[in-house]
Amino acid sequence: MKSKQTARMEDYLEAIYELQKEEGVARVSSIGRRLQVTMPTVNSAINRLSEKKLVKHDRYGDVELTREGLEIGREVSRRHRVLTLFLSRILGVDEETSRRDACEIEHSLSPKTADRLTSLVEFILDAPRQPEWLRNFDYYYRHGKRPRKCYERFDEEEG
Amino acid sequence: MKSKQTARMEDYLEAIYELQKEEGVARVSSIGRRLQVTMPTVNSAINRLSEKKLVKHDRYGDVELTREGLEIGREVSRRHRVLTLFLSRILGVDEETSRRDACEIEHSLSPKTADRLTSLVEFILDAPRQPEWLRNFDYYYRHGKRPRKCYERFDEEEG
DNA sequence: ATAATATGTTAGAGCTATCTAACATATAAG
DNA sequence: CTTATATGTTAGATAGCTCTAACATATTAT
Repeated sequence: MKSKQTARMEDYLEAIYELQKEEGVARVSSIGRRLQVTMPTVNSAINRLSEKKLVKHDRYGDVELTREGLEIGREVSRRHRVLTLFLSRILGVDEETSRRDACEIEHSLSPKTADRLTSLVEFILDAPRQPEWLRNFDYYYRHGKRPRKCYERFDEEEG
Repeated sequence: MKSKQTARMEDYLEAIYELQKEEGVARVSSIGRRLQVTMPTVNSAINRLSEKKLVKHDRYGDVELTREGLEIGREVSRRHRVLTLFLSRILGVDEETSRRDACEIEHSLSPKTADRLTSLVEFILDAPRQPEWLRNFDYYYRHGKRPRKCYERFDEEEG
């Protein structure tokens, strides 16, 4: 299934998914806190999600994910994690920025792109040694030019 | 200035900016065609942008960017280009996907991230030789494991 | 010059997502 | 057990972005 949701609905599903993992249950209040919206806003979101059978919610009770809602929430959460890693560890942006940007971008990644990005992040971060080019990129970003050895080894490698 | 707009308003500014460059002028019809919306929709967008002094538009006339509108449109267009390059040339996703994803993601990139990404794309694509790791990543993506030489050279480089 | 076509505008509707104010229920503290 | 506080819900408003239908103006072709 995993029918397409609006970016915002994905945010709610992700928040609920993560709250369930972290705190056991997701409540209207905790969802609101996490997403920085008021409780009535959460309520109307929950109602829309209920209609689509993505969550279950009884008056004054916990918010629970259906099978389909859980799949979406987990997926979004996964994309989020990969993106954060990419932004902070590879691109090298600061914590705060990568956290904020990841929240936004996660909704725009097609499955294909998410898949490739996951692979890239694994490839780089699980490498048996820290890749040299990553250090070189950092140098390039800071100095606006490549370190000398990028040129030195030209012939050796490409010849 | 470059005050913050909604993602959708950014789309309109970008479209107008690019139409001006490509076709000399931006018309309600050409904007609609590019963004795949009807003319009344373009109209209401233009009105909102006018109120914010980002475009100028007389009845039945061309749509023009103000100084501030132009700055935003150019910026978004730039982010778009860099993203497309990153997705297609580095991540290696197909044309169609990178075009579509770039359209979405461009609105979510903070200036900091866009800046870093631009630098990364330059660093990689303008390199004096095609970086070996990029070929290795492609191998990794297709085969699920690193090519042998990633390990072979372990001691040489890191020791 | 007039008719046909393309382009542009207005009016009105619908949905998402948000808010505040007012009210209702649960939970904790005394 | 009653009161105070925290949590949750309903109602009603606003704003963005989109549409269709109806109407208006420009442009093109005959």
